[in-house]
This record gives sequence, structure tokens and C-alpha cells, in this order.
Amino acid sequence: MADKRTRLTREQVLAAGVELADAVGIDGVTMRKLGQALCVEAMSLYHHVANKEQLLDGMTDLVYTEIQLPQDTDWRTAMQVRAHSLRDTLNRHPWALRLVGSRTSPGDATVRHHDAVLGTLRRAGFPLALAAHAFSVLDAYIYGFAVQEQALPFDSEEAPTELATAILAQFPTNQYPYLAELTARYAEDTGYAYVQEFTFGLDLILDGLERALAVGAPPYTPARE
Amino acid sequence: MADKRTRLTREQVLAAGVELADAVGIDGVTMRKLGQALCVEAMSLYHHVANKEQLLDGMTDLVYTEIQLPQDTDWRTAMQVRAHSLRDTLNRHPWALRLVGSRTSPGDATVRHHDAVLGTLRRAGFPLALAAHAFSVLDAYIYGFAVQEQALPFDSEEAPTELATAILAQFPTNQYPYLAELTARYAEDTGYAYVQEFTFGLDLILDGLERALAVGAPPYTPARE
DNA sequence: CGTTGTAAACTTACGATGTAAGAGTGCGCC
DNA sequence: GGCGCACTCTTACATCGTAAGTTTACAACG
Repeated sequence: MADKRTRLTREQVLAAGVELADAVGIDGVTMRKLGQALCVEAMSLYHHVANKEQLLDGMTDLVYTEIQLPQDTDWRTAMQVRAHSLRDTLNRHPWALRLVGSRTSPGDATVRHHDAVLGTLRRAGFPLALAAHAFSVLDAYIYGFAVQEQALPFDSEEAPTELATAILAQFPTNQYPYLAELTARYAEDTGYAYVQEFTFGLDLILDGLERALAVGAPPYTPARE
Repeated sequence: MADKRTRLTREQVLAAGVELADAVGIDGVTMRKLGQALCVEAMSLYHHVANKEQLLDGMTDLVYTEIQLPQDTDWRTAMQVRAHSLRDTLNRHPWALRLVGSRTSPGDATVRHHDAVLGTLRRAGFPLALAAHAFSVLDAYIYGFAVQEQALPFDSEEAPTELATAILAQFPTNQYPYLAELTARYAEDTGYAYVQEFTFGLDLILDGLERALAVGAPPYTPARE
């Protein structure tokens, strides 16, 4: 965690913030603890960030840096790669999701990322309105999926066999029959992986977009373009 | 805000919490202020909730109460009505979204809601796996859309004409050409409403589900059922 | 009626947090 | 050398969640 005697930079502060948040959760990120991680008193940090708000903004933007920009292959696989990269990143820094929901001023990396995605779609022949729609659906889905994944009472990567039954036990079977049915199914299905769930929705959306692109006219938009 | 001399109940506390959060935001909800709103000292609240965690859990579940359960019409319009109701509710209580992402133990209303949605799909003929997939995509989309709506630097309901240009001014046009193009378009299109964006994605997903239902076999699932 | 048990509300207190204000400290440039 | 400035530290305060212990008021009983 940062050697003793170098002058601090804003970048170091933000990076340490990300690292700390990963380790102890976003609520564990306090100015004093962050200072400690950097061998510095809490108040010294205020020469590199205006306040904690801005620290969190910077951390959020730094996370965006990790997301793979879409490459210039066909738009579909480009979107797929980006989607998985975004999901991975959000899983690697679970706290980031809570921040994007409350931050209204996007950082530099954030804007660059959005522009790149939009560009990939436009160059692939998406009319402007459809490109905007596509961006909106895709991002909404990815973020929402990440929210759900975090709300799950188990780690989404491991086989949920016993866990599912534990959850099942929480609510009375007869009162919530459909949930019970579902949980039972997952409990017995040992091969189940949550990635499949993500891929299903993603492909469904990409199919829809492909169809919309083929038809030509983006629906639900005042005719212009 | 609650008359003087009635004994407090847990329900009153939670309702006051929701009201307070709506008024001053979730960070403004402190035990002392909540107590004040109920004409009671902060510590008295601890006789009705174990700690602040549990207060937030209860508030989250109370919000779920407001979401319209799907009626027993055809599944498609049922899902549409529910989707819009969920979005409205999340917009009415913007703080709730941040909570669902961090809460892992669902409340009673939450579970009931999930069961009802699942039930509607099952009764409409969705195989179990497809019903689960459908639930996952839809909820992910709705939550994610709400996240994006909140991250927008403007109120999603009003015409963003001048606002868009203000945003546009933030980042250099030449550096982010596609975003600039998009923002310019929205600035000139006075008839634009953000609901259309929501409806586009929702219909796209519902179309996809309808097709998957027609085909019969849910993709991406180990063959069983 | 007084007595008493108990659930609900209150009082006090503590450690942690974000940060305002101002006082050191050390490095680069004259 | 010494001046200026960028950085850091010290001290202090209001506010937060909540632990511990005390007071209050009402219901049940003699």
C-alpha cells in the first residue's frame, strides 16, 4: 500500500479507494482508513479530491476504465464482448453499481466508453434513433442484471444446491407455490450456472435489435431521420 | 406527522421512514430525524426495529407493496402493466433502488410479488425454465432502466432541450462525435419523451419472449422438463 | 383503591465519521 | 541563503448509530 515518502497524486488516491472498496466494501471506505492505506492523515486527501463525493465520482470513473471498449468486429460480437466485460467489471467491484445510480456527473472514461459503443453501432449501420434505443436496452439490461445478481442471497458463481433449499425453507411452500417449484428445480439441477441466465437475455435482446435493424425503421420514434 | 400520544407501531415507523426518504433522500434518513418526525426520541425506534439495517429492509419491502401485482389477463399485457408499475414505483421512491442492490434478504411483499409474476407466466404456458428466464430478463431490464434514469443529469419527464445542449457543452464535440450527434438530435427533437425509450426495450423483450414461447424449447438450458 | 409487572419511551454516553480552520514542512527557484 | 507554494498534519466540531441503564404509564390483580 504505497511506500512512505513519495508525494501523493490524485490517481494514487483514487486507485487506493478502489482497492479499499474492493477489500472492505464501499461503507468501509472512510477518509481516515483511506489515508491510513496511503500512509497519510485523512485531511491530506483533501488536497487531491474536493470532498468524499468527488472521491467516489473519481473511483466510479476509474472502474469504467477497466471495461473493454468494443472492438471493430461485427457489431453483434462487439456488443457481446462489451456486455460480458461490463458484467465482469461490475462483479469485480460490486460497490460501483450503487454509485452509478447516485452519481449524475459522468467522468471522462464513462463518456469515452459511451461514445465508443454508440460509434460501433452507428458504423454498423444503425440509424441514430435505433442506435440510441439499442444502447439504452443493452445498458439497462446489463446494469439490471448486475443489480439482481448482487441481491441474490448466494454467490452467483457457485452451485446453489444446498443454498437453494435453505432459501426454499424460508418461505412456506404452500404460500408461494411457483417460487417453490422454481427453487426446487434449481436445487436438483446441479449443472445450472448463472451465466446462462445472462446470456439468454443478452441474446434475446441482440436478436431483437438485429431484426429491428433489418426492418430499417426504428419503431416508437417520431418519424425523422 | 403522527399525533402526540398514540403508541408507535412498527408499521408507522416504516411508513414514516418511506415518507422521510422521499422528502430528504435516503442519506437524510437518520434515526434522530425519523424519531423527530414521529414525535419520539431516536432510541425509542429501537423497540420496533432491531437496527437501521432492518429499518431499511422494512422500508424496501413496504415499497414493494405499492407495485401492482400482475392481473390475470393475457401474459403480455399483464407483464406490461407490471413493468410500468414497477418503473413508476422506483421513480416515486428513487432511494429504493439503491437499497434493493444491497439487501440480500427479501421481505414478505417482495417474495409475494415474485411469486405472482412467476405464476402469471406459468399459467400462460411458459415452461419452468423459460418462465425463469423471462422473469430474469424483464426484471433486469426494468431495474437497469431505472438505474439509468436516475443517473441522467436531468429529470426524465421534462423536455431536455436546453439541458441537452448544456450537457453537450461539457464534453468537446470533436472528441466524442457520436455522443455529440446524439445529443444534438435530442436537443432539436422537442417531442421526445423518455417513456418511449422504456417502451421500446420492453416491447423488444416481450417480442423475444413471445417467439421463444412459440418455439417451445427454452434455449440455453440443459434439456430437462 | 393501591400494588406491581412490563412494554415503551427517554437519558446519557461513546466511538466513528466528514470536514472546517489553521499551523507546520520541505522542495524548487531566485 | 531565503521566498513561495504545494503538500501534509493537528485540532476541533457537529452528526451519526447504538449500547446501557433509567423512567414512565398502563393493564391486571389483590
